[in-house]
Amino acid sequence: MQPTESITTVEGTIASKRIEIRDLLQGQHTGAQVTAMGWVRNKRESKNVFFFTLNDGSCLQALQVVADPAQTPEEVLRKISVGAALAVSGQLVASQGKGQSVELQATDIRILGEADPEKYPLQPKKHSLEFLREIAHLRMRTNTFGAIFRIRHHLQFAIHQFFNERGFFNLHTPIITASDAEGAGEMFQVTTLDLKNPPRTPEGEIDYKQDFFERSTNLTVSGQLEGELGALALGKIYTFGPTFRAENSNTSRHLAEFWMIEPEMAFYELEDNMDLAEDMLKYVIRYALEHCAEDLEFLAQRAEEEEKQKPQQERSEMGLLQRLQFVLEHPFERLSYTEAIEILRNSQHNRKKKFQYLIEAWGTDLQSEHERYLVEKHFKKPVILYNYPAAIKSFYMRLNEDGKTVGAMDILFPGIGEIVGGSQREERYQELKERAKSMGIEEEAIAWYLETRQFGTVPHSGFGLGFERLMLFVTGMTNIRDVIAFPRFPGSAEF
RNA sequence: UCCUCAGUAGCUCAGCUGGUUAGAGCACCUGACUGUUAAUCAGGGGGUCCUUGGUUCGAGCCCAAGCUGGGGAGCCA
Repeated sequence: MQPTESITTVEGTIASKRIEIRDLLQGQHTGAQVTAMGWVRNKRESKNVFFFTLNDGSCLQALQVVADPAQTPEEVLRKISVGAALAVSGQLVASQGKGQSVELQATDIRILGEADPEKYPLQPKKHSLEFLREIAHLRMRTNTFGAIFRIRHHLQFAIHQFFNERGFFNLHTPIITASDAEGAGEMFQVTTLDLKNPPRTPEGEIDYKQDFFERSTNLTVSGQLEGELGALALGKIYTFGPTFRAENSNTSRHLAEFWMIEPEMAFYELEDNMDLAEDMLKYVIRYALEHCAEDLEFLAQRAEEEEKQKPQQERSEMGLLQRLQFVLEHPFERLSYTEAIEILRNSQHNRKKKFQYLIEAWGTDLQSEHERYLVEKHFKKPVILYNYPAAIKSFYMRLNEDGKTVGAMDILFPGIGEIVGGSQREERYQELKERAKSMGIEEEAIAWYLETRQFGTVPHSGFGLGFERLMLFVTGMTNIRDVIAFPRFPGSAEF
């Protein structure tokens, strides 16, 4: 070890400019006097030499710091514990040890923020995801969640880039909405009324005329209807915003607050819609593979170790990176609802009565187990199902010539289920009005929506992509609460 | 909301058929040792056995209700 020049204590100044650890590890700073700042991930101490690793979130890897205990004040040494925030200055040198290319030889260590080792909950060991979920304010400091949230950033950036490259305009649709006509689920109410003593109408109902918007309002469950208005003016738009569902859903695939991407395109028919969705998914997955290689590699290894714990039967055939690559290389299987029903009805699985819900008649909705069978057992790749029975789909989907089906399409992914739901929209005024009426939707409530069909209506299409479900597939995580920083679900809105 | 499994140290778990003072690994503290890297070795501290009620001479273990969490289903993205 080189002789240290000077050790400055907590009160001292930083010797050189701070450089992010991602850049320090690239190599061009080797030999230079530098300062790194970050949080201690691990430490190993002995009489003559003190090692610790520092991570600043800029990348997965941590920087190894070497310090001379004899040259470092006792008070500083004691405070270098896992979780503490430090500023370390010194010379960046080629590492003498194995396991890292460069290391920082500390001449100046400043404690920015202590972390009491008796109380700091993150240890340099594997924690269960369940435990980390309870400390969501700290879990981003782990390798796993650091990787997840760096990937999340790149993935959302890729989505904007995809649409931008194709001439789409990003439209901000409202988060507070009075529209309750979509039937997309229970809604969260937005009000400034005094809940203890709300104003009443003579009939005894709550008088929303006195509320902030002078009507009843909710958080949006979808930006689609407004998105369509944009598409019928700008041609191609997409939204990418928060979406709220007050459903009492307690599953690993649902959130009360999630992020959804909703493109809407004028002059697009159902097949154009499917092409776009498939292109988009492949584009962003390719982008992640190219821009998040280190983090994906880490998550892949992590998943592989998890797999080893499982019985052989339950292990997946492909690793994470293989799965992503596989999706890029193969066209999605496209088939109609009717064809899917035939495949399911004639399957060994159905004949041997292994489905909990046996496939009998045309017209019923597919259960999770059926979608799983098609995607994971029969085709073993992403599947696009289209032309569903009108009775089980929303009012705005375009009625086909057969009068029985609508131009809907769902994209099903292995392990996740429905990742995209979309349709060609009903652009014919009379048909749309009748469909709405038959589904019990009041004309007044969607008058503005109906009006677009009276003035220059055109064929158009769109879909919704659940961003967190895409995250599940790309990161290989299995619980949706682990791919959003601060998940909201029934009974939980902490952090 | 329904079905199902679980809750024991800061974390991950063991705890036999109900029987004396509830254990291990990691983490933490003390010491030793070493260019270490999930460091190693020795010692030490640390418990509302989820909560409440019940059965029993006796409950971490059995029963009931509740709370929290996991997995599955429904709703969907």
